[in-house]
Amino acid sequence: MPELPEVETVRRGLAPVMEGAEVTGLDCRRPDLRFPLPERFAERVTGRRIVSLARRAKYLLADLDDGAVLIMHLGMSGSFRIALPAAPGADTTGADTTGADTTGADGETPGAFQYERSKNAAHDHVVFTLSNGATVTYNDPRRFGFMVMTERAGLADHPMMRGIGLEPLGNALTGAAIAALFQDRRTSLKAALMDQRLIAGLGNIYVCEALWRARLSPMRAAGTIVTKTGRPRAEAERLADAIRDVLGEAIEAGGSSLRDYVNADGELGYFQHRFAVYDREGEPCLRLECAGVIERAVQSNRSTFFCPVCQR
DNA sequence: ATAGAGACCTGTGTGC
DNA sequence: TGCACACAGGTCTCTA
Repeated sequence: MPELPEVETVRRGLAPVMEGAEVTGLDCRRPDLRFPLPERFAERVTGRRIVSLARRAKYLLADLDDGAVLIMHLGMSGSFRIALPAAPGADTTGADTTGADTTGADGETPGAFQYERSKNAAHDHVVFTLSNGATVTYNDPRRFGFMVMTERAGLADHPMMRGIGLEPLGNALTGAAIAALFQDRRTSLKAALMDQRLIAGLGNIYVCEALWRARLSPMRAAGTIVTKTGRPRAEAERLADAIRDVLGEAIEAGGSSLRDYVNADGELGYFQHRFAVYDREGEPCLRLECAGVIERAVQSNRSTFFCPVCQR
């Protein structure tokens, strides 16, 4: 499920609750995620204070106060849910054993969609109990996600961090940067943008959306948006702008909720209502004065959605 | 070195 | 209603 905007949304939801808190308990209910949970995971984390919660590509990185780092990935279907401690005076009617429901103790998101349906607690694999009374539960039906531990000192050289490409938010992603990465590549733009070693954090949805915004065909060879001398063509500049724009807008919208994605506060993202091409096969292209109809193709075993008329 | 297919696992939607 | 099948936000591994 989660691409960069969803992971960043999760991070922003978790950070206020987790940063500065001590882990007072760790319940590993199901250790066989994509990779087995670390040896002695509970002992290594319990009693530690979470110094910061950061993101790199689609990874969440929790810095602990003993120099360890918890690397977490949501895979396709992972999510975190926060359960805040019951407010004084509030009655605790419901079952609180699952910790799956976020009580809207913060009445400060009135416009947000509250996600009432509780997740299947059978897929609650890891539960953090924090010194501030909050509970943070990791739920992942498909178990493609994982949690592993390493040391802060060697983090950059960790196999999961080494080789990760450019962060697409901020100023680093320019037409020139894309030109340098894509020069001479004969693979498709779709595959190049999906390659986490080049640009980090894009996934199937936002690659499709960015290519539509840049009016570039997903099938076009990546190297063709670069001049022979390695300068960015106008297409490379358009692509850089499109990526930054679509990711920024998606983060602003709280990510995209397909199926069961919710942020850590149990709220749905709403960027899915702004998809121009993703999952819109057979529907009209949204570009004014384009008469195209969105098509679906398969590239590298993944669905690609695009407008064959205005994306060249 | 690089690109595509398959694998991992569960849930959901569709069509017969 | 039941069943089979396709497909899903990721990425690692194997094969050409």
